[in-house]
Amino acid sequence: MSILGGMRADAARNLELLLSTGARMLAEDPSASIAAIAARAGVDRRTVYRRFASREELLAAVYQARYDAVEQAVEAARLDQAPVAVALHRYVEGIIAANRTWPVETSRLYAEETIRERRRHLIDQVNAFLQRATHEGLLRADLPPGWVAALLPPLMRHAAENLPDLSPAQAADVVVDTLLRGVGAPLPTAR
Amino acid sequence: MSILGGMRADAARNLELLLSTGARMLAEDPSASIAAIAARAGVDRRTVYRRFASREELLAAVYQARYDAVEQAVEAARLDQAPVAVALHRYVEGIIAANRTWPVETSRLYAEETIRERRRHLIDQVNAFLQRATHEGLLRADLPPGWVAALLPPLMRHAAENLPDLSPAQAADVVVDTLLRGVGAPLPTAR
DNA sequence: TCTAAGTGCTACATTAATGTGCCAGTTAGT
DNA sequence: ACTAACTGGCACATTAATGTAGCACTTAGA
Repeated sequence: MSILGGMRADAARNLELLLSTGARMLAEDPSASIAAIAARAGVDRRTVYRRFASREELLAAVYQARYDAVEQAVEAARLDQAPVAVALHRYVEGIIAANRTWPVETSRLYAEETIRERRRHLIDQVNAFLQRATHEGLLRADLPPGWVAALLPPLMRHAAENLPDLSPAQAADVVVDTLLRGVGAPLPTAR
Repeated sequence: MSILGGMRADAARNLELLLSTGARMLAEDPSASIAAIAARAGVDRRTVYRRFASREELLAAVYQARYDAVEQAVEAARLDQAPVAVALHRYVEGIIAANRTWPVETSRLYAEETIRERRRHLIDQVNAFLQRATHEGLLRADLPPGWVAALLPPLMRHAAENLPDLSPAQAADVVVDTLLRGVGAPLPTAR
């Protein structure tokens, strides 16, 4: 929104298309050329350079867009207020949706200081939530510190990519269930 | 082994160093240049080209090396014979160790037909094992088909990368425990 | 309808990586 | 100690991507 300042409507459309196309292509090949991205988006290579001063800037914009979606999902989950079970599910659902719209790998280009700062903030929020969930008895307390926090992103990412037939909400069902109960059958000898 | 035919000892050392260095660097940046890899391995760029006809061939060799390690781990786990709980743990431990030695991303370059064939075979073995584990009551039977099989690789990969202080065996403890029991606390109202 | 904003296209300079050839020097293994 | 194998370093051609410039054309929006 804020990026599309006093921009003409068609230009804004092109820009959005460029970002989403870029995200998709960069996700499956981080070294995708600007020419290839532009071609797939149906725009001229030159148009990209009119919008972004360099390749780096395009990447940064894609990452910004992804973080916008992620932050929105976190906000919508109300991690600090909603009941832990509800918040967890909503969080997972939101991140899965965000991962599908912006599948770009986060592992690259943490060099961007703005991104690192936003990331730090998000991590703090999630950690605080997980702590609360542990205190309220939703999560086990005997696991290596940070294990659940570290486990969540790849799990959600995996569900986003590999359960294409399920809606974000359904995929979140599977993820949360798997996460909390595991995939092991209850022991026959258990009380 | 078979690759190092009638090769001089120092050449074989260089080759191994080149492969492991290449795997590490390509894992964190798939577009790492041959010059960079060679430099990090302490060899001249020209030496790489004497061993491999092209960049593709170097990549292929790295992938082959990874699959060697993975296949060895699967074999050692004896997925078709050992008790399911034991086999699972040994499998996870072996794959974690392999992931650490050869952290290279498998998602790229499945174009190699030889790799795809080996991959197919491995997948079949693991699927058969998981089916057996389900039949023998180790795993829940009410999950989406293929979900556990799809869940395992990212889990193991994640543990290999993000639990550096734990030995492969310890990391396997955490992974198997998490996988089977989940991270949720038992319900207070549970029987 | 009129203008400014935006696009497509061609051309060009620059950089970086790939892959090859050659030669002098060094080292492994007999 | 001797030879074949191997290496390092330089130079070179080739390819591909980045980033810039200018011009003619189209379209959104007042």
